This record gives sequence, C-alpha cells and structure tokens, in this order.
Amino acid sequence: MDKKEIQEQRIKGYFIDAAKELLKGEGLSVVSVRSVADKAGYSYATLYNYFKDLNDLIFECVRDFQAECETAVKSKIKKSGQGKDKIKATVQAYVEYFTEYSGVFELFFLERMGNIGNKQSISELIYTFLDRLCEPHWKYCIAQNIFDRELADKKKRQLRFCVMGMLLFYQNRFQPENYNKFIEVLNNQMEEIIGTSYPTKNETA
Amino acid sequence: MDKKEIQEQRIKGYFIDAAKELLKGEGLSVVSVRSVADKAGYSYATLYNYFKDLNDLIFECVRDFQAECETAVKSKIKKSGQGKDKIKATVQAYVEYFTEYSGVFELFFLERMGNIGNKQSISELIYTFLDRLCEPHWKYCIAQNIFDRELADKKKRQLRFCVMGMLLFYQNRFQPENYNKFIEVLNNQMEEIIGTSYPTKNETA
DNA sequence: TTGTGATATGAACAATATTAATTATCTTTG
DNA sequence: CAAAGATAATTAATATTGTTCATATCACAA
Repeated sequence: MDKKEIQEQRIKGYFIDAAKELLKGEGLSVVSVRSVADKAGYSYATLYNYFKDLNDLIFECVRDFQAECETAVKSKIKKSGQGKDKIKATVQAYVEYFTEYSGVFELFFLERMGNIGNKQSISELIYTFLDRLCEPHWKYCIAQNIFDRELADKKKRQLRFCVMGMLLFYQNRFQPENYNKFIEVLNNQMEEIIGTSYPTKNETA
Repeated sequence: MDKKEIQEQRIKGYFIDAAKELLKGEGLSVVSVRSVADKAGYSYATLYNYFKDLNDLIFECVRDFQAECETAVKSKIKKSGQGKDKIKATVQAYVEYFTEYSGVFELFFLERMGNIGNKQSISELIYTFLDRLCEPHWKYCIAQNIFDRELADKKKRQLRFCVMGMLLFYQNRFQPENYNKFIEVLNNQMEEIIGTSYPTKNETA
C-alpha cells in the first residue's frame, strides 16, 4: 500500500513533468490530454487514472513553477543592495520569469480554474506570490525605519496590482510595444511606489 | 455596390449583435460559431462569409462595448463632484461595468487575439480606454492646479495598471474574496494614488 | 498455474472550428 | 418574363479537442 502510493506519485510525476515542459516551451495552447500523455509515454486515457481531469493536472504544476521561479529570483537578486533595491530587483526578476515563460503566466493568471478541490488555496498561493518573494526585504526596510509597517503594507499592495496590470497588458495586449519600453515603464512605476533607493531622509513620517 | 455594402454590414450586424448578447449574458465560454449563428438565425457556415473567423467577429464587438460602457459610466458619474471625485466615480463605474459583464472583461483583457488585421489598434483602444474615460477630469484637475500635467500623467498610469491588476485578480482568482472587500481595496488604492477629494493645500508642489 | 485485482489502452462520443462542395436565391439581361 | 450568372446560405465533411467505458494486459498471490 505504501509501495502503491510511491508508484502512483511517480507516474503522476511523469505527467506533470510532461505538462510543465509543454507549458514552458510552447505554452498553454499546446497542452492537451493527448500531447501531455504522448510526452509522458502513456496513452491519453491513462491520464484519467491519475487525475480528475486535465485542469486538475495543469494546476498541479503551479507549486513547482513557484518553487522554480523563487529559485531564479533569489539567484538574480543576490548582487543587488538591501532594502528598496532588493525589492526592485525582486520585481524585475519576477517579471523577467513570467515574460520568458509566458505559458506559466497564462497558467498562473489567465487560465480559468474549473472546480479543483483546493482552488481557493491555489488562488491564494498565486495572489500572494509576489508579496511572499518580497516579504523579507519589506521587513528589512521596516527594521531600518525606511517605512513603518502600515506604509509598507500599502506599498506592497500597490506593487502587487501594478505589476499584475502591467504584465497583463504586455502579454495580452502588446502594450507597451516592446520589452525595453515595458521595463522602463515598470521601473518608473516602482520608483513612484517605492521611491528612490537611497533616500536622504526618513520617509516614515 | 453601395447597396451590397449596406446589406453586408446589416448581416454582419446580426452576427455581432448575437455575439454581444451571448457575451454579456453567459460569457465567452458559450460563444461558439454555432451558438452565435443560431442566435443570428443563420447556419454556422454563413458566418464565414462575413468574418475571417470567430475571433475576427468577436473582436468587432469591442467598439460597441466601449461605447456602451462609456454611456453607462457617464450616466453614473453625473451626481459626483468635479475633479478627483469624478475620477474616482469613473473608475468605480468602469469596474462596476466589467464585474457585471465579466464576459466583456474576458473579451477585453483575457482573450488572445489571433492575427486580426488591426489588432494593434484594438489593443491600443483597450489599453487606453480607462485613460480616455478619465481624461476630461484629469484636465479639470490640472486646470484647477490640483496636479501639474506631469504628475497627472504619472497618476493616470498608476491608476490604469492598478485597476487592471485588481480586476484580473478578482475575476480570475477570486481575490479579494467578495465584492465588498474588492471595492474597499479599490477605494484604498485610489485614495493612495489620487489622494483625498478635497485637499487642504495645493499638491502640485 | 491459475485467478484476481490493478493498471493501461483503444474505441467511441460529444463538442469544437474550419473548409469545400452543393444548393438556394436573387439579379441582371436577352 | 425567363434563363444565365453571380451571390449567398447551407449541408457535408475534416480535424482536433476532452472525456468515458469496456476491454486487454500485467503483476502477484493462492
């Protein structure tokens, strides 16, 4: 019975890996029951022995992608300075990840979730993802008296929505029209919300 | 030849009206070649005599919906005061429209556009829609020295992205968890970006 | 070795978009 | 007014999708 569990998880993993590869490569549009099963080396019908439906399988990828994104972000922000700089670098790396893997963006923010059992928990995982990535650096800012807790919370929310809105327009409506412009506007927005990296005076007041 | 044009436009209109009704009613998921043609009183194949494909037809609805939304917004903001109040009321009415007709939201922001001829122009139409709705009231604020032009532009952008992000999370990820909370957060964000409606001092400085 | 239960699969079904072929309709002209 | 030709509408057909189900296959226990 324990063996069964292990084997089942292993095979589920084959399907999930196949789906992840397709998502990162060609995007959601090529992820079908048949394409995933093909890549996993099984028949399409077999998939239904391990997942309720295709949506179920697809959303099992969220956690993996978050972990992957988190790793990428952490590696990229190493060189940048503490505090505000770190927050900005985090957002930049976050945005970079989702523009590189637009299939993952679709999955996280665009794909309608059917009646997955724990859909609410997955939603929340997605909703709070950027906040979680930035959290330690907001904490640092608070500790350094750059913001007070309340102000940090406000800015956190502003950042969350702003980044989301920008990503959506860029990915789905090609606005701004190229990546450089996009990043430029993003940095302007961050400047606006977070402020310059090395303030001359305490901003908490 | 002129007659032809008129007749063609008339029949295109039947399909477009049918699609619009379906979009506003049950949403994008029920809009299919068959359902639209059924409602229009034609066979599904007839649709292809008038539109390149389904996407082409669907995106022809954008202009109509924008006009409709604009009318709704203008009617709703009549009672509210000038300047900042008017901007806030506009955003509220805008958000109200898209939460009432989530099918229109899907069409505007979520639906992938195929290779429509003037896709870039439609993209831009969508991207700048909220800005256009608010434009006269920003102008008013500038005229009243509440903001200078540059600051107004910044705030315009912030508002655009913030509203977009909030709508996306609310519609697709059920965050915040109910409409009241959603509106509450929205108002907080607007307060943050635009400021209180009746400032005690000039904020341009 | 044989039977049992778990697992894998192909056939089948329903819904989808789209294209091609065919039929109906309408217009124009002899 | 009627037949030819153009235009419009429809039916038939193809391809792809998700999902279900009866059956085949395989591992392992009796």
